[in-house]
Amino acid sequence: MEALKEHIPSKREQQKEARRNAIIDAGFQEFALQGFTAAKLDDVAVRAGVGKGTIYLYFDSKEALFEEVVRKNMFPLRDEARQFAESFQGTATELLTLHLEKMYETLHQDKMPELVAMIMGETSRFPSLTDFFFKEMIENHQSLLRDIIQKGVDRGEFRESALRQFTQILIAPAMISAIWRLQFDEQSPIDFDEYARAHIEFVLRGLKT
Amino acid sequence: MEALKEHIPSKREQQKEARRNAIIDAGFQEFALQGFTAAKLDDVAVRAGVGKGTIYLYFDSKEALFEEVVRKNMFPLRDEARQFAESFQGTATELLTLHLEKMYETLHQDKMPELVAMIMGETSRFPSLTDFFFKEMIENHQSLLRDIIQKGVDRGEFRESALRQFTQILIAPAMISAIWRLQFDEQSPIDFDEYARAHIEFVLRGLKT
Amino acid sequence: MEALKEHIPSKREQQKEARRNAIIDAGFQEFALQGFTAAKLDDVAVRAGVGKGTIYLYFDSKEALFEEVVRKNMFPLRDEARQFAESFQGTATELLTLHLEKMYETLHQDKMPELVAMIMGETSRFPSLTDFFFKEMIENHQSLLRDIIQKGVDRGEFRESALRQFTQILIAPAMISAIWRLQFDEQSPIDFDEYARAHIEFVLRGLKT
Amino acid sequence: MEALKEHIPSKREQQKEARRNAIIDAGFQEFALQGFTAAKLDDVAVRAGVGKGTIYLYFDSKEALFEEVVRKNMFPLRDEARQFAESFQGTATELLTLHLEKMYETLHQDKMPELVAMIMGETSRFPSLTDFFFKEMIENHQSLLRDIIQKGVDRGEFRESALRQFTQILIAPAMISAIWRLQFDEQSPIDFDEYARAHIEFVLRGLKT
DNA sequence: CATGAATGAGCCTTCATTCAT
DNA sequence: TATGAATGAAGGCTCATTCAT
Repeated sequence: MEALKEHIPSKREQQKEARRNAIIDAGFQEFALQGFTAAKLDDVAVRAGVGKGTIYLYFDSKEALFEEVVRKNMFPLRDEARQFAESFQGTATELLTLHLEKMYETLHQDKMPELVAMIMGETSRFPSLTDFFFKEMIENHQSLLRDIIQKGVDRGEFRESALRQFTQILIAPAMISAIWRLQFDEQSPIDFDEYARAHIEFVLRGLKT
Repeated sequence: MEALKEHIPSKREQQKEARRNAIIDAGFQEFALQGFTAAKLDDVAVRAGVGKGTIYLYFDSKEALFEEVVRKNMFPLRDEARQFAESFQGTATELLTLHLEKMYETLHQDKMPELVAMIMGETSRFPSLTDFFFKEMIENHQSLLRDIIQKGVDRGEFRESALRQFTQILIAPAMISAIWRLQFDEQSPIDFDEYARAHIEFVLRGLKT
Repeated sequence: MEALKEHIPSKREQQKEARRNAIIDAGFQEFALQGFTAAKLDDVAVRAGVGKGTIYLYFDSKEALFEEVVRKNMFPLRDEARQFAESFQGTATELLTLHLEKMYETLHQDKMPELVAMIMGETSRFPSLTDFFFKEMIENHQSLLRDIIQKGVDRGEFRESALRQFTQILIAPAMISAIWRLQFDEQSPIDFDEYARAHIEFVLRGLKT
Repeated sequence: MEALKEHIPSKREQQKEARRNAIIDAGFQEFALQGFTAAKLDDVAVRAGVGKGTIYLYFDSKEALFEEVVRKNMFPLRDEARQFAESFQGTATELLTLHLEKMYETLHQDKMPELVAMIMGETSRFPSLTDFFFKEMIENHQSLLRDIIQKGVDRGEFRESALRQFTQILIAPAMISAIWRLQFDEQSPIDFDEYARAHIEFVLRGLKT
């Protein structure tokens, strides 16, 4: 039934989609490197290998592109989280450990620290982005963490604590590690694996009964 | 004796200092609200109640003003920390608790969340600021925290742990709380006092023997 | 064969070239009228019939435009000289006479006096222009004059003299006549044809055996 | 009789005069170096060792200062000429020779080439200066030269020629030599003494019977 | 659809001029 | 009288956006 509606993309449409993605990727790089205001659409166009006017065939404005860039690049952060939530069968401790490990992995990929900095620094000036970000990312993620904690409490692994309410506390060190990599890695390089281990151990100690 | 060298500021000089501060304050507001690139010196001038050209009597450029703004406003964060470090006589636990409480207090004052976001978002594009920030803020603060932890370990309050190395982990939730207030407080207001208490308890649990 | 590589300018490219020339011409007028520093790109844009930003599609800066303006407008001065150098078959006297006559004609065309004043007044602050000017104009012209004089000496028309070394002496009155037209023609108009005749006769008398 | 009107300057007035001169001298340097528009009154003030506002106690505007600068510095050029005109007793040939030699000496002093370039390049935008320049300098100088030539003709030293009418032709090479020193001396240094000798010989040959 | 030339509003910065001290 | 802090108009330059090709 649904197959009827299924849309087989023509070559033209594949092209369009590819181009759109190229622009978003180029935008990501430029926004991450320069920040929203300082980034130039000229540079985005060059990086994407398209004409400057072409960007406007796909996005209404620089702001619209920015929003798309943030949206698109957030998803890895969100999606990796989901995988464990539903399928994983081990203990809550194992689940939380794996989750945080994956979070570090994602947060330190490629231009992710820049993205995080960008979100922290500029998103507050884009209300619709803040909205989107909150609903799509924060809420999902918070409820995921709460579920894990609840599972741990139910299984007797974790104790009851206010941390279930303030899940920010649990993941903040991971966010900050990305910022650190971006800003201070040259001056004071950190072994982020050890950092992650210390953080996870810290979290577990805080939650365990 | 020293009184001879003492500099009694004339009215003119007091005026100049006052004006300089007015510009820095106005710059703080504008940079916090708009971000570095988007902030307009015109607006800074209006807010400071001076002519546009006057800014250039006190600062070489927009960037120079930005650096001064960040420098100046960082100091409360740094200085409040120092107070406890040297004088306090209680246990390490009490000391750490007080220190974190003060940190929350400072981080949530007035436009502090905006400053934090600004620093996280834009500083990486101002190498000299990053330098300054690292040396003046991060290093000081890290060594302060390490001293407190060491004291706790020495007194048998805290256990040995990798957290002494990665003090970022301990304070990250406080930084993130400022970001949260800035970005999501409308959508999902938090009781930051409870948040702080949960965080501090979490920290102590992570450190305690 | 070469036809294959031949570049047939599209309409677009013709347009661009035309616009570029329009800007250079407008710049010439404005620089000639106001001098480099006092000339406004706004006015250049209006005069050229383009938007202000358009100038920057063709030139990197006001200085770059200035250099192009000077370069471009020098060529008549240089090129008219070349014509006689190679082809002319008459006596050295005739050649020199024609050369100087042509020089007067060129120097008093349209905005040439302004150009001369501009070059004398402002070029010394543009080292790259001075370089260019010297190599392209002065050296060429000096060697041309020296060739003519040598020819005259060889043919027994002219005597040996230090003037072959200091060709500036021979043409200085022509340069000054342009300056005069620009500055004093209102107060004390000169018959520049007679002036030119007097100058040429003077030159020949100075060179002749 | 005139002594009655004689004004004995008080110390105050001497101070004022000295200050005024300091400003004019500083202005000369700056205008010569930068040109009228590019010169900054700030720099003039610093060079003169006075406050910026002080300039306005002595001159109405930047333009007024410029005019004074040009006026004042022209006088050496004018006055040296006068000396010979009236007193000298030798032949017209000697007189003209001495006059031209003195002219070279003056034109190559200190910042004179810059002054000449300034006059040629910028004066045309200052009508009142052009007026003054013409009346004070050109007319005087022309009549002086004409007198010398007339004297030479009367004495049988010189022939009748159109050069008496176009005295510019006679002195142009000296003006151009100043311009050359300013602009091309680095690239192609000239022995200006030889140049002057060649010029003078050339002039005499052009005038002699 | 795609391009990139053209635009002009907007911003940082300079500097002649003013004026309170 | 002298100062230099303050001003704001003005100009060089940028860049998001438009539009003819």
